[in-house]
Formats: sequence, C-alpha cells, structure tokens
Amino acid sequence: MDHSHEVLARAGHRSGAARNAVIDLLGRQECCLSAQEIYDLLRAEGERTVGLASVYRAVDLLAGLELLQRVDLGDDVARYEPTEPTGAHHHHLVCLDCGRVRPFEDARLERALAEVAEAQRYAMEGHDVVLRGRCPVCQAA
Amino acid sequence: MDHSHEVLARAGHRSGAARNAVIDLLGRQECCLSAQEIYDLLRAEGERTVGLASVYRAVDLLAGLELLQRVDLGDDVARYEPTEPTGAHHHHLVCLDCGRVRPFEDARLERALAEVAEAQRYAMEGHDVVLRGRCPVCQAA
DNA sequence: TTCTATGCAAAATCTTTGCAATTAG
DNA sequence: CTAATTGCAAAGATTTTGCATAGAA
Repeated sequence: MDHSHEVLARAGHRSGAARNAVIDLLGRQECCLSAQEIYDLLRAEGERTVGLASVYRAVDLLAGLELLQRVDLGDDVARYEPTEPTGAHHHHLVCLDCGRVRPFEDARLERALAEVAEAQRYAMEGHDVVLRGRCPVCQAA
Repeated sequence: MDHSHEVLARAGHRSGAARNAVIDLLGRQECCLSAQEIYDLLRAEGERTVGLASVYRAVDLLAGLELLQRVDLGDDVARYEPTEPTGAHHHHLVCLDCGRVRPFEDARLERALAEVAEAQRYAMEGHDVVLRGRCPVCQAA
C-alpha cells in the first residue's frame, strides 16, 4: 500500500526490504496473520530472508502508526491486519473445532458498544469482539 | 465456593491445598486476576507456599469446568474470574491511561452478538468483548 | 494403597532487545 | 556520510511440562 509508505515517510522512517515485504504481504491478505505466519509465508514466497525479529518490529511499528490493527483471539498469539482507510472495521468468529477465523461486521453491534461506552462515560478509543463457536462446516461433520 | 468443590468432585478430582486456595481467593475477588497476581496475593496472605505452576494448573482446570471464565484484555496476560452461577456474565472496560478495569453488562450487546452468530450459522459457545478508552476520572485529569 | 495434586525446576512459546553489518536518503 | 533498518543470537516474559513427593479417598 502506497498509503503506508507515505505515512511511514512522514513519520521519518526509511524504506527497508523486510518491512516492505511485510506491508506487501498483509496488503494482499484478507484476514489477520500472526508474526510467525507472516514469517513463514514470506519464506514460502522465497523472496528474501526476512528475520522473525524484523517481522515483529514491522508489525509493532505499523500498529503504532495505526496502519495495522492488532487482533487478539485469545490464544496468546497476536495477529495483525490492515486498518481500513475508511475507518470501517470488522470483528472475528473463531471456530472451536477447526480454528478457522472469519471476519464479520455488524452495525447494531457497533451501536450497542458505542452506547455502553457513553453510558459509562468512557471516551472509547477502540474495542475487540471475538465470538467463539462451531462453524457451519464443523457442525455438519 | 462449595459449588466449585462439588463440580470438581463430580469430575473425579480430589481436593488439594493449592487449588483450594485459588478457589477461595478468586471467590473473594470482585474482578479478574492473572495467574501471577493470584500467586502474589496468596504469598502475601502467607497462608502457605503455593507454586506458580499450581496456580496455572488450577485456573486451567477450573476454566475447563466452566467454573472460571478466562478474560483476555489484550495485554498478553490471561486473567480469570468466577463464572456467575446464574449464567450472567459481564465484559470489561479498560482505561488506556490508568489501566483500571471495570465490568459492565448490556443486554442489547448480548442480543446483537447472538444475532450475528445466528446469521453466520455459528453455534456460539462464548464471546469476549473488551472496550478500550479513557475512564471519566482520567478524562477529567 | 492407589491415584491425584503439588512444588520445583526445566522446557516450551511467543516476543523483545543487543549488536554489528547493511542500506536508504 | 549519518542514521535507520535488518538478521542473528541472546535475553525476557508468560505458560506448560517432567518428575519425585505429599496427600486425599
């Protein structure tokens, strides 16, 4: 994403092979990936040797610039996905059997969250929602 | 909680000092605690030497029996709190400034979650919701 | 007695940091 | 040239496991 490179440059960061590879890979992804998954995928693509530490550094920096959103599915592994430029965001359904993650959006849910924050007089900056259950495929099996 | 001991016994578990201490401590708590916090509190109470590993084993077992709910606030530390016997459950507001955690319940939110699961044909078994923002006190400061 | 629970220490996981070499600007 | 970036290895932090002992039923 050009937008990412622009934000990085404006924040005084230089361009680097490892970080560029991470940005490119995540930009092509549809849902969240863990640092290890990013590392493995980059290796699989064989582009270049990217260190795992560089992946962690990249996602950490990008998340700090709000170019990535950190997603925590409760399995002690941090995942990251690109932030929607529109401000839109989705949440995740995790299947307890197959482990697959599927994104979803729901306006009513967002509204309920906003109302809770307001009622409690919290200035909400973000929220995480994870639904756990069995996906249609695993229920059939 | 007697209920916990009953469930444990029925599941074929014996009574042990470490686990009893964990059950007792969490029963007296109002909100979630991490394994390390439980360990430290037990040491502070000086009751007995409880190993950190035993705390982890206890909360893991108790969560598996649904006597405790695992709470993930996104800081890479798992926390645990007693499950309400009524089936009621709450979620958490985390202040980005002071770090304090406050529980809340909201029927509309629960309904929205149930509807999302239904629309996606997921058999929902659980869900986590964490709201992040600034609490009234920190906003005033 | 039999088998679970426990404590300690070692191991496993995930993530961060130190450092020298590389490289962008 | 100057300073940020990177890869590797070592260090940290949290959680799990191995194993011998203690203890419940």
